[in-house]
Amino acid sequence: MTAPSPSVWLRPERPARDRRLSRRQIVGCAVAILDAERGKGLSMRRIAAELGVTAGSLYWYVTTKDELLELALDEVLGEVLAEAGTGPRDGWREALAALAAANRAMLLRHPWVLSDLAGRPNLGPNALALSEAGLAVLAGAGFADADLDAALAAVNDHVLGAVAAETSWRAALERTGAGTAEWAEETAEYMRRVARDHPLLGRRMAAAGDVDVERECERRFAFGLDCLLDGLAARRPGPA
Amino acid sequence: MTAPSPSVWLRPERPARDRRLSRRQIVGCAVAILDAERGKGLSMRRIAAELGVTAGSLYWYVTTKDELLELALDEVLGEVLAEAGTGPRDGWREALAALAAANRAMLLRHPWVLSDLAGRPNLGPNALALSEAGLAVLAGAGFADADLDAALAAVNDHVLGAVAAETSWRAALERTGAGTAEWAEETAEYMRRVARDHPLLGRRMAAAGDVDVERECERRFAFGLDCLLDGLAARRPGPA
DNA sequence: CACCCTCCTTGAACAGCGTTTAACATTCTT
DNA sequence: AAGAATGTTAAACGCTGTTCAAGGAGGGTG
Repeated sequence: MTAPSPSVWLRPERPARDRRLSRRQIVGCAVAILDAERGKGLSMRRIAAELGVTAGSLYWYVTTKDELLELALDEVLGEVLAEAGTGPRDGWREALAALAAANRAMLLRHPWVLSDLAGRPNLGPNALALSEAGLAVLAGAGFADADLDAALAAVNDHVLGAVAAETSWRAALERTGAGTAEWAEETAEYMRRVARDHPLLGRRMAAAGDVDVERECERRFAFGLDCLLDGLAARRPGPA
Repeated sequence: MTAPSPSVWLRPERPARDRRLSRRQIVGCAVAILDAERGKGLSMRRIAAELGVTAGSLYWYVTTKDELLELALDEVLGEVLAEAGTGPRDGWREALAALAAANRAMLLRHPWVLSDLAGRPNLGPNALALSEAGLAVLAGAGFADADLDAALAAVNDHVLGAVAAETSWRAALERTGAGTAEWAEETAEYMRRVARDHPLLGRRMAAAGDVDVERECERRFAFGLDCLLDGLAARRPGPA
């Protein structure tokens, strides 16, 4: 009679017998709900209902909702490597950029991961494989051993932050889009005040109507990534 | 009889009369609780109890808990500019680095902001002032107008991502630290399997005991920031 | 065959959550 | 003094994560 391990990854699913459910099924359902409702509205009862089962039944497969979220997080992290492909690339820059792009695409598909990633351990197998792949690229490029983590972290950070900014922008857009006519006037005045006190922001807001959010976000993402990769390239021990 | 505005920032606090509470007081209490409990455990009833009042009473000052979180977010964002100082710096690099450092310090003081920042509009006065300050630094440095947002976003993204990685690391450390002896063996075996399948990660884990998390996180933060600033500098229209 | 034992599900319950509402007191306005 | 507006309360609604006694269903052993 051993106590259950504090981490999901140490406690594999027991051999089945007569069950109607499985971890994979539950996690898949959770991911689907999180995707559909944009992170809100996930409840054990909801998952159970979707699977034709009672809420308490889920606790046979998963000890806690937090643990289920941990599983869901690693599940979608698995999509990144699958999309980026593990085959060799032309160079370390392209390989790193491909990883970053796949990571960004995954985050945009599953925006709830952003709030989930902060403060959660994130030690699942897919997360580890992803780190290993990034480290391998950098190590193969000849970077100093002490810089490997920092360099990979910098790229990942940029991806994370860029997507966070993008979802935040989109959320703001949706909110301003769904207002009554009466409220539009209040907004306009607030904007005018902002533009008066913050000239640079004001100039941007004035031109904001014309930009395609998707293209602009992609541009910013590429811009930051290029800056970062340039900086990294300058720190790479040259073959000279 | 006008409907309440959909955004907090358009609905200033009404003139007081005989109230026991204030928005400032409520927001301050919320921030204190969030800081103390690391983001979990904030409830309207808890705030109310802390202020010697009933939960329903808070809804006189704030229409929803989400709105309260929005106020709390902008409140702590205000700390960044206060810490960075608005005075002129030696150069754009130093000024930008100072902003980034102040931002990072704030996020480490209030880690709950990370999960809060994703998917929330974030259009409060302090957020706007912070953006304006960053844009002003870059504009003053002579960057192309179209690159201003992207450059500022890249720096902010790095700060956000770096702190997210740091808190995630710390959370993982705390979890592994708080296990029974029996579970330590399971962990060790999991680690061994990981090290076998992921050589680069394995090397790192082997040396992980010696590193000072705080110093290492600072190093990585500075490393990524330097890379980024180098890349930005290369893109700055030179005075030549 | 019958038995037990383990696996898995149920249904009810608990405490807590965000939010609403009718009632009530207090204070300002007329 | 009358009435309107401002704050507060207590109770309630429907929701949440989680626990637990109870029971049904299959496998292994007699």
